[in-house]
Amino acid sequence: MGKKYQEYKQLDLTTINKDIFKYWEENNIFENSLKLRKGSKEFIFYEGPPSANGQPGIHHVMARAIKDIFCRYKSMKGFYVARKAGWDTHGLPVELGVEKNLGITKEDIGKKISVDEYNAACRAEVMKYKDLWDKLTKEMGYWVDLENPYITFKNEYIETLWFLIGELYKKGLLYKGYTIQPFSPAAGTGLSSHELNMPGCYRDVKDTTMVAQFKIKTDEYTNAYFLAWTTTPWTLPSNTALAVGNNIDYLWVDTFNPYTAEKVIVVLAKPLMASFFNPETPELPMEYSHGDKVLPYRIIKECKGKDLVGIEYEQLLPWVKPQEKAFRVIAGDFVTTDDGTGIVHIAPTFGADDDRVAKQNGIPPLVLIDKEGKRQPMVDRTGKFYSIEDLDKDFIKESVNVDSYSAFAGKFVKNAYDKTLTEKDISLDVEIALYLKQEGKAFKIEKHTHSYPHCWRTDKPILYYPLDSWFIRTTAMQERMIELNKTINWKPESTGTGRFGNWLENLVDWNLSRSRYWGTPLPIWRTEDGSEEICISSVEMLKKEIDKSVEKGFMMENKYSSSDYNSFDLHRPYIDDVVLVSASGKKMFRETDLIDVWFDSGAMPFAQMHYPFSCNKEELMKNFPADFIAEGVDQTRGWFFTLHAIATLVFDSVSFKNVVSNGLVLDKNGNKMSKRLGNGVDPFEVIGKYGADATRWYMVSNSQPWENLKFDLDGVDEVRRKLFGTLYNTYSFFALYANIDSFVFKEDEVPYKERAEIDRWILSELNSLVKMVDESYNDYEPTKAARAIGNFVDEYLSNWYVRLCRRRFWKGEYTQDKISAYQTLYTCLEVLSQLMAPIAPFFAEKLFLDLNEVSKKYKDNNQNPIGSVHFTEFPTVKENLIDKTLEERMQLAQKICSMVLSLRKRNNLKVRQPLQKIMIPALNEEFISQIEKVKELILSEVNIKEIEFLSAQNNVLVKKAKADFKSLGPKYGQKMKAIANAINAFSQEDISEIEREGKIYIDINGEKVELLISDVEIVTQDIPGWVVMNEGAVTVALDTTITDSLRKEAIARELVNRIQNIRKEQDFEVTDFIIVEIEFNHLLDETIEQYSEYIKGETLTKELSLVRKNDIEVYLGQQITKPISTIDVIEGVELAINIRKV
RNA sequence: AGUCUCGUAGCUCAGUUGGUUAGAGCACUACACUGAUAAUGUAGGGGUCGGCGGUUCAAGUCCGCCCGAGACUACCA
Repeated sequence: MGKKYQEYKQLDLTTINKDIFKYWEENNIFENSLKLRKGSKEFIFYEGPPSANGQPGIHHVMARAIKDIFCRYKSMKGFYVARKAGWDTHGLPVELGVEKNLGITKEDIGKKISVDEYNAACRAEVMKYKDLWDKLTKEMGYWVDLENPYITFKNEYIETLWFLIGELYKKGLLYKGYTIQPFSPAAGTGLSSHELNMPGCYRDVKDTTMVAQFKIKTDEYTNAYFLAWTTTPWTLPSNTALAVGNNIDYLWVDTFNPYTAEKVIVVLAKPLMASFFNPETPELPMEYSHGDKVLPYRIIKECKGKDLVGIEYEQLLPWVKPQEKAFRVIAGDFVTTDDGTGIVHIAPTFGADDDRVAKQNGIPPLVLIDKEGKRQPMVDRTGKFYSIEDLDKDFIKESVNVDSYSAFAGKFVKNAYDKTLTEKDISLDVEIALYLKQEGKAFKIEKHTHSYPHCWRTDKPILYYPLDSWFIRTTAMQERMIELNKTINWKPESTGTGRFGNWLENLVDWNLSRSRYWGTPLPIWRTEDGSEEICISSVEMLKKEIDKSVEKGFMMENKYSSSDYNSFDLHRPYIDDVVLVSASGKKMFRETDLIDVWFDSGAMPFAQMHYPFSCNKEELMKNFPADFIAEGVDQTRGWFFTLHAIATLVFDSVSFKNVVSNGLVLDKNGNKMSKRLGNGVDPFEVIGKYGADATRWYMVSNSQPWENLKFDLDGVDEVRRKLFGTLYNTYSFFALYANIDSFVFKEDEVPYKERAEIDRWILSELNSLVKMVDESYNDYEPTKAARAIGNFVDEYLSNWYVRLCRRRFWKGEYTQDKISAYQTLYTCLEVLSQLMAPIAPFFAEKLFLDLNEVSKKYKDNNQNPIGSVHFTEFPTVKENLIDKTLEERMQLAQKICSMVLSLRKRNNLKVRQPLQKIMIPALNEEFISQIEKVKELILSEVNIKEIEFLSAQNNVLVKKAKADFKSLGPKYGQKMKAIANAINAFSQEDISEIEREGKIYIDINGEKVELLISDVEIVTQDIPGWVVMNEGAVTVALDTTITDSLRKEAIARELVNRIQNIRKEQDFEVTDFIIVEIEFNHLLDETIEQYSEYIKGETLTKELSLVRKNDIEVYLGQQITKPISTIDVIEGVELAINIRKV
């Protein structure tokens, strides 16, 4: 006696999850799955490193499920899929976490806490939740190598980054420049956009704003001005350009300066006229004196913005002379007519847009030269205009108008920065406004409330300020990046062409610098004057340079001399102690910046291998570029970009060939999950309750990965019931009978042609499914695969195949038909376990092992049953088993059954009541032959004796004609509606005519129109005298006559049913034989006589007898007070019955 | 503010190159079925396909504008 299929009391996904997990661990299934494929073609996958200083959430299950699915799939397709885990360990959140834990600020480092301690704290902080992450990874069934992860803070990792920086440096793609960044003068530090997005940073403030007059250099008018609005008048002295919108209309207006009453011509955007001039008073006399309420005006000219571009104007506040080419009108795409004047004041040193547009148009920024000879904006780092004494003497002589500037020099641009001032004191903005008012260059001054960012530390307003930064010249390779991007397969495509593509089109240079502490240090050392510099690209190089420095006496010792990477630390502040010696013998200090953490993760293809120090280019290329990566869509401009940029710049290659960007996981109401709202879902709880398989399946099947998922626990439960519950039931059914019949798949496969129609059908559907699922996985469409599998299990396998085949399994001898049924069902289950293995790895494993342990169909090299479904080859479609006509006729059978059941229901005829026949109008010969092949299935399913086909010529049928719009539309266009109405109104004679002749002529508004049979669709609507139903083109009529014989048969079936119920109630085994005694009743007489054998056969009854009630009450010779059971097979009559095992 | 995605039944989602009765599952109601039974079947209610306009004989589907949700980028005179 061989092994039996395992049978279960009920489905318990959590236990399966745990058992299989244990089985995988104990038998090293993951490692072995890798070993098995070692040497095969590689499928390269990159793991995007998460940061372990936060707890994992349910959305991580989503992202990791996607990754796991395709890695498992490719592994089953025969690829070797290495999966190295990784940890992102640098960055601001880590620093903030440490500071919060230790209750310190950056200033305390080296004072309250030693540098070593701080450094150690960062290392600990960043791995705070590593255990939790590992736990989730394992419990959710994500197969990834957690033993040898790459970790971005390791010296080896940093060394590769230095190498890459070195490569960029050599290619001239690295430079130092400045950008306009948020800067807090009060805190003396730049702020990241992350810090600016902290809650409460943007606050409404009331500032003095003004519209200034910029005098136009033109021979045409002597007193014409551009009007430009600013909310920060302190930036006006730094103005070097004005921006207009190319397609905006501008007006030249003759009017007066409201403060000086001087006659002027002003230029402003047409749509904004009404904010300055009353449109109802265009004809006021041109007279004005200061204080008059209404400003008279005359429009003298109109032009487009592009006509203004290039016009020069005089410097508004000629305190400092800029370089050439300043003070021109330029075009700016950001100019609107929402507010202001439609002409934008440009101060390139204090606005990001300003800086960008100025650079594009060759407009110089307004800069000062300080005492140290450095170029500076007009405002210093404490937030005040440079004092005269802080400036370079030569520069003052050449470029500064000391007389007019000195009244303002040294003043703070915001009162908040000046300890001696309060908000009530006059601000610099007001002073400048008043000054310009006197000069006749202010057109309008008013208070204005707007939202302005504040520093989260000091609560004081920030400035946009030019700060030194190191940049990667990504714009130099922009074209190449765009070109390479077009070769990447994005899922969804729109993310690649849209979000990512646009990002590349509008690429700016990558600002690498971060003024932080915990991160990869920028490996560039410079002399103080910046004239000499060196870029260190390896630890080896660092060592050598330090040796030189020690020799020179700049450093005492070389702490980086050992070859043991654990003996030193490339992080700050240790690395800052390194002073190098320049070619000319000067001291060089490290540029204090750190590298953007995104560079860390974008460099992982190389750094995870410690390229080129621990592997050569050939080895690298075996793992580059990736075939597949997946991450949240929020990484488009994060990881996806940095991977792409570094690969393009350094290796002129894509970094990944296929990328799936998944959407967000929201709560069930569509809100973003957040700690604040407390609507987060704990992944451990979900997996604990429903198991990883249901969770994963739900996530993948519910919506496409790239759409946002509204996570609803009820949905997970539905998946458990509907998919896993149904599949479990199907397996249980199989196991129950296969064990009884000892089916272990030892027989040869029953030849396809000898199998029952329904077996061939389910095999056809199964192979169609294999094809579909394989294509979907291959196309990175897991949702399509999951839905197709779910549909197959529920609709085809469980609710049709098994339902219709039940008796083949429990009835009769172990014949070829029975074996065929077992083999067919077994194959379906086995293939399903393989198809679903990527998505539901635990359940699939369980199902597969339960089957294979018994049948041993899959064996390893030692002839033992193979250890895992994940070791098997993904099923390949057997095209020759796919029979589309068969699939179609089975669909037809299902449709007809459904219609008959509906008719029965409507006429209150139970299925147990056999009926004589159904009639179906035949559409054509093929229709008949299709139904003939599935006739038996239909008849037994709906308990009918025969099918009669009615010929189309049968004139009993009432028919209905409908227009075929698709065929008529293109032919008749506008006449469509009239024709459709005419066809609807066809009489039975009209329909006969077109059926007979193949065409008919109709009259539409006096015009003769020829209709072909192919232009109309004819269906049977009714068959008078019968109960009829039609759906689409199929019509079914039911004969509802119940003859005496049919009634008897019905009673027999009722009896069988009751006996079966009692068997079950009494917990008899399905194989037990019984003896049945039923109380005598003359209504049953004939039925029993006629159907005795049938009843006995169905219920495994040895003896069936009608006896007197008294006799029934004697059981095994003992008098009992009441019969074992009573039944009511005939309406209103209750009979005693006694059933006992033989 | 810009870019992208999404908006179809109470909920989650399908919906082919535009073709005329817009589908499925869940939930709800009623009735059946019962050797798979914590399953299943049948029937029923439930829709201005986010809104407005356009193209077309014909629009859930194509185009424009708007509204709403979300993400990213940026933060402006």
